[in-house]
Amino acid sequence: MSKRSEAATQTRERLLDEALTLFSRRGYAATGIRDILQAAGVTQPTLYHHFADKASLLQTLIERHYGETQQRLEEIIASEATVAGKLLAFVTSSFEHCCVDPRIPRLMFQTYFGPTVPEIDRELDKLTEKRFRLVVSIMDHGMRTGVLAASNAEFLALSFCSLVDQPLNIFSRKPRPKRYLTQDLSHAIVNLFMTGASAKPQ
Amino acid sequence: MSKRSEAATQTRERLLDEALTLFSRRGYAATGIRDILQAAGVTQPTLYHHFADKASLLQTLIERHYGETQQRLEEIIASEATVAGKLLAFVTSSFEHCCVDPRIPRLMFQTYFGPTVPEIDRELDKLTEKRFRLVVSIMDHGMRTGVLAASNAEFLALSFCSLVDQPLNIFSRKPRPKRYLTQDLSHAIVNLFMTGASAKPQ
DNA sequence: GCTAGAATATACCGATCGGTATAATTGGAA
DNA sequence: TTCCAATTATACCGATCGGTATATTCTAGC
Repeated sequence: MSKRSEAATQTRERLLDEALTLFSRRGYAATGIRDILQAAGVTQPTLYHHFADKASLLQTLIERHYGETQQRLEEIIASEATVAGKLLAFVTSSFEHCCVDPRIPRLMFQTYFGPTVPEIDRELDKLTEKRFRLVVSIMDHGMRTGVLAASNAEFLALSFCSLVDQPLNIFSRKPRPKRYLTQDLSHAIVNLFMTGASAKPQ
Repeated sequence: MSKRSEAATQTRERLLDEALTLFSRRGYAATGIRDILQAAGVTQPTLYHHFADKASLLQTLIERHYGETQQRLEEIIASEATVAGKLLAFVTSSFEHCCVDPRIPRLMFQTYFGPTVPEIDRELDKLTEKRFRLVVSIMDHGMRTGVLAASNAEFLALSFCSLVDQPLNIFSRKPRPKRYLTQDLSHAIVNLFMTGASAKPQ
């Protein structure tokens, strides 16, 4: 099974790639099947030869990219020893991922915050929750080891995710996210989260 | 000009109110004109007697509610003396506003992060920028008076807005935002922003 | 060489979209 | 009483939507 099905796979991937581009830019609902077909240079029966319907295009994209991101995130964080190191790795990895292909976080935010897409809502919630729990576990660990002041792990995780995701969401929509999502910003976010903004008494 | 135009105003307001409900729940693009008509108990020609088109419904809503919010925010913040007080007022006011009518922030986030609506994009950017500048000015003031450590005012403002807006965005979508957007949370956010999460050396 | 998968071309389906046209009705204001 | 804004009822417009039907072409793999 080569040559023949290799070309088929290419067609399938081209459809997914163009769908990712368009979904992330205009949103799922606002993107017509015919837009994707035209971009991929393919006819309608071909699309429905590879995918059951429009929603399964989105499903495939979400599962694939979210899965990849999550797995890499877990590995990188496990490899860091300190709490600050884990947090920095979380930000850096998220930022780098966005710089490599901004369409992916854009699709995630577009889908999560935009109009509901019933077919994938439950799955998206599950994946988001999983990522959130990862951060909660870091906070838990930090509080147990006395690195973080006693607080609520979920509140800390929500706050940290907010500090990371809001800039991600905003800058991934700009023309060149790399200009904003820098190493400096990563460090500044972790530093602000750990020590706060107020002037320290000396 | 009463009785007669009073009823007309009521019709107009009913249309706006139902549009706010539906736009905030499903998003602008996904809401059909006919959904609004049915909810308001009105026919199509009546809608077009009061509004030029679908987009001007959204325009009216955005301008009205964003204007109100912004003005109240500026007044409240000006009335607070300390930086921490201004920040707390900012959070508290934003949260309360959401508790009174979650549809409004939901519409804002839905419109800002969701699919582009060309007709109002520029206006929305302008209003968002204005709100952001308000926070930047607080940070500037804080750094000049030595309350905040030397840093970048725009970075601090972005971070603080992230800490406020992300929870607002998330919780305004839940059934009863009041349960999450509490006074406690307001204080916790300001406190975290000022002093950070790390354990203090004693 | 035949079969079967991949793709094409073309045409169509019913539904919904935002918006318009037209004519008739209502009732307060001048 | 006359006039006009507000509203209704009804029907329609062209466009687009997601999805299907059908018949045909091409070619790699057995």
